[in-house]
Amino acid sequence: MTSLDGNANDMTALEERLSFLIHTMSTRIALIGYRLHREHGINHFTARILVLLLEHQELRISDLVDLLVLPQSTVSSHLQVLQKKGLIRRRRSRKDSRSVFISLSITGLPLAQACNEQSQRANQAMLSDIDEEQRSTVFDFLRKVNQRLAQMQEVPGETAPQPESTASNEQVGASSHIAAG
Amino acid sequence: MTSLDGNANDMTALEERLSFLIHTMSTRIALIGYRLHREHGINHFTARILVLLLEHQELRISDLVDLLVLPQSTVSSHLQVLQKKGLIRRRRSRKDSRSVFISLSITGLPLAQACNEQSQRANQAMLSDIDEEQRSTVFDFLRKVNQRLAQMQEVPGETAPQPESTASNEQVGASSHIAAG
DNA sequence: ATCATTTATAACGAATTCGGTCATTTGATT
DNA sequence: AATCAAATGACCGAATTCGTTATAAATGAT
Repeated sequence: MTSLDGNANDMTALEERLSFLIHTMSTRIALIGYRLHREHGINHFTARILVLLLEHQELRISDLVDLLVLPQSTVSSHLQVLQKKGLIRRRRSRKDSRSVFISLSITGLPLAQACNEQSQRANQAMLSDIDEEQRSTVFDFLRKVNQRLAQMQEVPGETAPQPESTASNEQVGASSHIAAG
Repeated sequence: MTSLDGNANDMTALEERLSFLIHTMSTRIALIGYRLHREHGINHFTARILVLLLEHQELRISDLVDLLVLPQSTVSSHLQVLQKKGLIRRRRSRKDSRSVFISLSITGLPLAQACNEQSQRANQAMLSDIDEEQRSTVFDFLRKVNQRLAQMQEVPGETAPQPESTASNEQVGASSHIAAG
C-alpha cells in the first residue's frame, strides 16, 4: 500500500504530491467536522458560514462566495437552510439594492460561537507541538501557494492578474498544467 | 474583506486557520483540475483513481477507499463510470474471491499517463521558487498533521490509536474538539 | 455441518452540489 | 431616456455524494 512500484512516469508519487496531501487533509477535516456539527443539526459548510458571520458581522452573498470558494448556487442553498432554521437574517443594501447582506440572528449567535470554539480547538489540536518557527514557515508557504492557485484559477490561460505587461504572454502554459491531485 | 472586525472570541481569525487554508487550497486545486479533466470526459476524482492505478498496477476497491478517503459507495460509483468507458478492468482475486482487483485497461493507460503528467506539472507549478529546505519543512509538517487527523478520525472519542491504556478514558473530549474550518 | 463474524462490494435513495438560467438593479454610453 | 453591459442573487434540474442496507464469500466457533 505504501510502497509504490515505481513504474509510473516516476517523479513524485501521487501520494507524495502536494495536491494529494492537501486533498486528504481537507477530506479528513471535513469528515471530523461533519460528525461534530451534526450535534447542532448543521453541517461543516454552514458552520463555516456562521463563523465567518461571527467575524464580519455582515457579509454579502458574493463575499461568502469568495471566502468559501464555493459556487454561488451552493452558498445560496446553504443560506436557505440557515434561514429556515432562523439562524441568520437578510437585509437588502440601501446603497445597492442588488446586494443582500447576511448577518447572524439572535438565535444564530450562540451557535456561531460554539462552532467557532470547536474550530479553534481543532486548529490547536492540529498545531500542538509544532514550534513557532516551523509554523510560520508553513503558513507562509501555504499562503503563497494559495495565492498562486487563486491566480491560476481566475483566468485559466493567464498566470498573473496584472492588467498590463505585454511581454509576459509566453507564460500562458504555466498555469494550464494544474491537475488531478 | 481582509480586515476582521475583531469582535469574535479572538484567537486566530477563521481565514488564518489551518483548516480554512487547507479547504481553500483543496477547492482551488479541484476547480482547476476540473476544467482540464473535462477535456478527457472525466472528473477530478476519477482522474485521481487513474493515476493511482498507474502507480500501483492493481488495487482493491478497499485500497482505493483508504487512499482517497472517500466513502466506499462513492468510489464504487466512480469505478462504474470508468468501467463503462472501458478505462479499467476488474479481476476477482483467486486467493480471496471476496476482493476485486482494479487495473488500467489498454485504453485507460494513456489517459492515466496524461492525467499523471498534468498532475505533475500542477505540482511543479505550485512548488516552483520554493527552496528545498522550506519545502521539506512544509511536507514534514503536512504529513504530521495528516497523521493526526487520521487518528482523530478513526475513533472519534480516542486521541491515540494505542490498543491498551485503560486509564485514558477521560481524554474523550480531547479529540472531539475538531471542527469547522 | 451450521451459524455467527468478518471482509468486501454492490445498490438504493435521500440529501447535496453546482452549472445554467433568469430577474432585478446599477452604471456607462450614446 | 434608451440601450447595453455588469453585478447580484434566486432558482431549477441534472448529476453527484454518501449513509445505509443488502449480498456474498471466507473464516471461525460450536
